[in-house]
Amino acid sequence: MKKIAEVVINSPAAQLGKVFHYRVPESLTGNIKVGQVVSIPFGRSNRPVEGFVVGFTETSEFKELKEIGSAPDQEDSIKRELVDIAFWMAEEYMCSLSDCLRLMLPPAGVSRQREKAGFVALQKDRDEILKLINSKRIRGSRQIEVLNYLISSRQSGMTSEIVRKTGADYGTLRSLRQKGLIEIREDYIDKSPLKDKVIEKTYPFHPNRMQKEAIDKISEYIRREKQGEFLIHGVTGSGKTEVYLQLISEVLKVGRQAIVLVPEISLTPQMIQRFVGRFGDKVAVLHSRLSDGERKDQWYRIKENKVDVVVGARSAVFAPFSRPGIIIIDEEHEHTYKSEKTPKYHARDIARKRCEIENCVLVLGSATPSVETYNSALEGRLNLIEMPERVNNYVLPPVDIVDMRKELEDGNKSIFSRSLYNAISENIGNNNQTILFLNRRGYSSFVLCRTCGYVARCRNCNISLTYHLHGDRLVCHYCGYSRGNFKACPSCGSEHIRHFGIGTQKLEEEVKKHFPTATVLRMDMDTTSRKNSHEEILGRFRDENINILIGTQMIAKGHDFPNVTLVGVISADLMLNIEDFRSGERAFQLLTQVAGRAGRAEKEGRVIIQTYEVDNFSIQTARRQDYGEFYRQEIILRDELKYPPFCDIVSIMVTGVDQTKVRQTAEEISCVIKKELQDHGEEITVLDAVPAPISKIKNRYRWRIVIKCRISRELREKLSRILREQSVGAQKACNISLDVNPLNML
DNA sequence: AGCACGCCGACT
DNA sequence: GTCGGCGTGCTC
Repeated sequence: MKKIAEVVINSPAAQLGKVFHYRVPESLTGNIKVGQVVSIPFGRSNRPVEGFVVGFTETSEFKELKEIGSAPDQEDSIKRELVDIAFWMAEEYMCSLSDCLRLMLPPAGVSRQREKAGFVALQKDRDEILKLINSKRIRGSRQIEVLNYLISSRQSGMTSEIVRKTGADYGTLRSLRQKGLIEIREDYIDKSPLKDKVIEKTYPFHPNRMQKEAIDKISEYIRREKQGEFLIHGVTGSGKTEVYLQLISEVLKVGRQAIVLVPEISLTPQMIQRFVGRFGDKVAVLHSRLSDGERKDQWYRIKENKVDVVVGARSAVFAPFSRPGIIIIDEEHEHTYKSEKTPKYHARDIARKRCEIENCVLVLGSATPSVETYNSALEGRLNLIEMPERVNNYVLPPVDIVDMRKELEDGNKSIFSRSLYNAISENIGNNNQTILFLNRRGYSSFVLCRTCGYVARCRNCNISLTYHLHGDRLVCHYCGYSRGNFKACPSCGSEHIRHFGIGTQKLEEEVKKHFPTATVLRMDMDTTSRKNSHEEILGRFRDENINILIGTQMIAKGHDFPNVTLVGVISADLMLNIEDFRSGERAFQLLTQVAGRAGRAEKEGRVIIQTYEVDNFSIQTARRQDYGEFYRQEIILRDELKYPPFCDIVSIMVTGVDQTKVRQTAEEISCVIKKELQDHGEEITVLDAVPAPISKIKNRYRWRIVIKCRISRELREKLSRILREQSVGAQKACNISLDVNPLNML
């Protein structure tokens, strides 16, 4: 019998991120398994800390082993497969096991929301209870208090009142439930976006040929409980969601569960409704607006198999289902699937690994798959299913590209080209709706003194300030710093101040100036900061038949507006000129998505894209909605420049308040890596440490080392070791973080 | 992270 | 002489 447990301490501290050995006490043998949360005495003072059991061993090089204190709650354990994933993640992303394991548990330190809404009822009659208490079979004083309270109060009560009046906590109630003395009914208070909405039950549609083929092909794997990976490349409106729904039904038939990942912004009532309409209260929704308590509730609902389907954002990939049968990732190409915090995991990678470990089916869906995923599919590493037709044969709207250089040559200095201007006028006249897309919020992008060249910059970040009409202020979009606007240059006193670049606020002003009779709404981060305001704006746009909706990329997704017949992209150039090798891909995806907003119903739509780079292939291929051609051109570039999928990129970011220390640390890391990797077999390029494109954010300087390589286990081990050693040296002065294949190069 | 140990200055 | 400053290093 293995008497020694390998324990990882639940702490973000880097120095504690290793395995500790503890003896398993007699009292707990057989009760402790991998994934169990335990309390262990730690340090000289033996203060109790929380840890995770990650394995067992019979021998240890440590002589004086301490004993595990207690295993407080079986319910909080992490299932073995997820522990395995944590191990894999720690290696893959070169981070601590503790950080990975924490992702598998609900937020710590909060009580379950439903305690407040729960209802407790005695399960035994009064005499039996009194007998148990008198015979000292029940000894906990809190437990006795609760039982007495229940006896005196009609045998039942709300958990909240019991907790208040007896000082018991949920743990007390749980032990009583375990002894079969009480029942806890969870009358859950639903704060979901669907609250108070009557959800109509929906039934499977008869799939069209494309849908049927996809369903049949994937169902084969589901029925035979065979592992498989699929990419559904389906144009907008090809009916992917119905395919997902029918696949989930198949999964439920074999007694397994389903995880559906969607980008946070797509977790709209309409989206959720489609799942709840089909699967009723067997669906749990995990969205970012949940409080920690609500999140915890949902976690237990999943863990206790009270639901079969989870629809959620990135972290839902860790949903503690006992037997997931399918993981679906909709809009597979979206950047929100990559975590911004350490561990900087990509939900797609986790899903892939989880499907491998738990033997289930992975389905990725997108109209514009990421270059990496499409490449995998073409090379046969996952099954490609093409769905090139729209369900109801709506034609894709024609897309016109307007050359803004030509407009200027012809004397049009307005932000609207002549053709966009005319199209908007016409649309207003016909009482049809227009969406204008501009991927920059605020009023202007920077403020410049034309006499001395002074540009207003943030004092905390190395970034120019954006003018906002609201409050007449200059605002930093990275840290929120703002200062009053100025009429005279703070540097030279000149009054020749000019605002360059346009943002959505300026666009709104221009629209109102040129189309004074039109009704206008604006949607961007500044108008949607309030809870639900996102939905409110879209609802008003639809219901009040507002003429024009102005917005940033958040308007690009998902919504069907049957009356929208014109989409205008004010400036495609903003997307193209970002210092990132993925900017072309991102531009193609956004333009394709935005274009998909026009002509979603019987009415014919039209899209106008304004740009100074008419010949850019991202724009040209987006115009034809030609993913294949976009991919063919992009993949050549990636190959030539050795970017993913032809190599991996490891970015090491050093940040800190002291510019010199940041620089020195970064340079030293770069130097050590170069030295240690020079005799490493495969081709590796270690670039010199340089300031990141945004070289300072929130007063922290940012230096970066980029490594281009084919990442291997051996390389990971070397890098983790170097990083660990350097982190100890740099300690408080700098923070060092590592990102494998970052999506954001800023 | 926490906590003890340790090696130096200002106090009853 | 001692109280306490926080630098350093360890925790199975």
